[in-house]
Amino acid sequence: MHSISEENYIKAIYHLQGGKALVSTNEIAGRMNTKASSVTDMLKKLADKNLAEYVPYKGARLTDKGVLCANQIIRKHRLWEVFLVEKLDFSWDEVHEVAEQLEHIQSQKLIDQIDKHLGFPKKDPHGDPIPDRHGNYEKTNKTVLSKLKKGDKGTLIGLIDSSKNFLKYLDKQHMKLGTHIEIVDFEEFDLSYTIKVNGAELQISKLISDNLYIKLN
Amino acid sequence: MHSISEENYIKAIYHLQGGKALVSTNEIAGRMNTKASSVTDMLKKLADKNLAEYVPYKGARLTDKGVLCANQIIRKHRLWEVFLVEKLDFSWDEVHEVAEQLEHIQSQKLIDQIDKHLGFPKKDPHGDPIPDRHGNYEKTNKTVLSKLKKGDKGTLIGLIDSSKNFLKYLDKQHMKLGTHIEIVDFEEFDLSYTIKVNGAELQISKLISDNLYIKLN
DNA sequence: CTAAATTTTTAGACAAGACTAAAAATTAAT
DNA sequence: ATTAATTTTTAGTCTTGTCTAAAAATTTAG
Repeated sequence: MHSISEENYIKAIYHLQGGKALVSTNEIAGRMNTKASSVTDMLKKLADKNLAEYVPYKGARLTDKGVLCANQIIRKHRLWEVFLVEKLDFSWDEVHEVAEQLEHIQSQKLIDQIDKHLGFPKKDPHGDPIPDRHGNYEKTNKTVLSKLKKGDKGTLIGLIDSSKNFLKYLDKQHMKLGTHIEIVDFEEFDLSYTIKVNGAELQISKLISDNLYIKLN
Repeated sequence: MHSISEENYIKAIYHLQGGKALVSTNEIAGRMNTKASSVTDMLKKLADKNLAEYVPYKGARLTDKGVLCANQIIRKHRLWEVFLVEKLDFSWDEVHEVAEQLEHIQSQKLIDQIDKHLGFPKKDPHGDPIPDRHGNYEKTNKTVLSKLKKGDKGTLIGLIDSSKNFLKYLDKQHMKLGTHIEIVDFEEFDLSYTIKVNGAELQISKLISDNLYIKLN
């Protein structure tokens, strides 16, 4: 249907879109480690295929067709991540690269059977929601830890950054999805937090607190 | 490491090699649904990479390095086939196309964990042996059914042709790997056999008998 | 053993996707 | 409101892998 390269651009635009009306050429190039000129070429192609709207010099946005396509790719990526962790004993910092390859395998039956085999999971190992066949997924109420105040209590349910180093840091602190967290103190000077995790107190920097999603009790 | 295209050529040469000293350009082109000129180009590239020896106008043969590479691809292909059948309820005529894609996923850990997850199977769903990490595999004594004589008894342990239509024919006759077979009669005129399978007698043509591997009791 | 048929290779072209360098458009700044 | 800085696009090139058509080599036949 679509080439691997096209799929990777669709995914990048989807992730960069957020609230914005248009995603710029440079943003896409940055995320994909490619050059702006290559992005321009691809945006024209995606527009031809009605997967994106492209406004020269302004940027691009996925069409409904493009969004659906992105959701299918993300569905595959996240289901494969669950598979790798649950069935093949991968750790959560090892799954991304392999899932980047597996997400491009073309077989509707394959992905639906994987879904079934895993018991139709709703979340991937990093707490991100898994779209169903139709592109729908559960939105959960979540707050970035850096928005919390002293005394707030909640559960770690997701990550913003999912880079290897961040995941390894969390492992080192014995923090994983479902871990209970309590805000013990907040330091105005460097915006760091003291939190209680697994019964012990832990200092976390602003950067860390900006990358943890908490569900308040 | 190697491109998907390179891997597909390596696999094709491996499968065509058999006893022959050299596999011809046209044979490769035929098996891969490509043109002879494309094959020539690729053979030069494989020779540059020391994956094949290429003798212009004569053909090519895999080097030891090429054979090892072929075995790794075949290992991946066959393990994925077992996975699809055992874990995801695919039928044996559905697995090939998907495995053709999955065999190119690059991750040593992935394939070793799949192997472990499946309990280190020795045979794929069509009875073909699965090489281990080092490229070694079990060779079993097998005889093509068309070599058997009246009264011979044995077990179906493998197939030569594994095309969809042949697999569906076998399903229709309730024949699968492990099915016990007895030669009831042989007809000199059209070289057809009468065999006893699952307690019932069945006529099979020469073509069928040429594509079944039997292990004699 | 030469001529015909076949196979293989070469030469040149094309498509996808990426890159560089330069031009054009947009945005920011004085 | 011009100039300066930045972003984006265009134009042209490169690589991988493919193709067609023509040339060269090999094999087969008479």
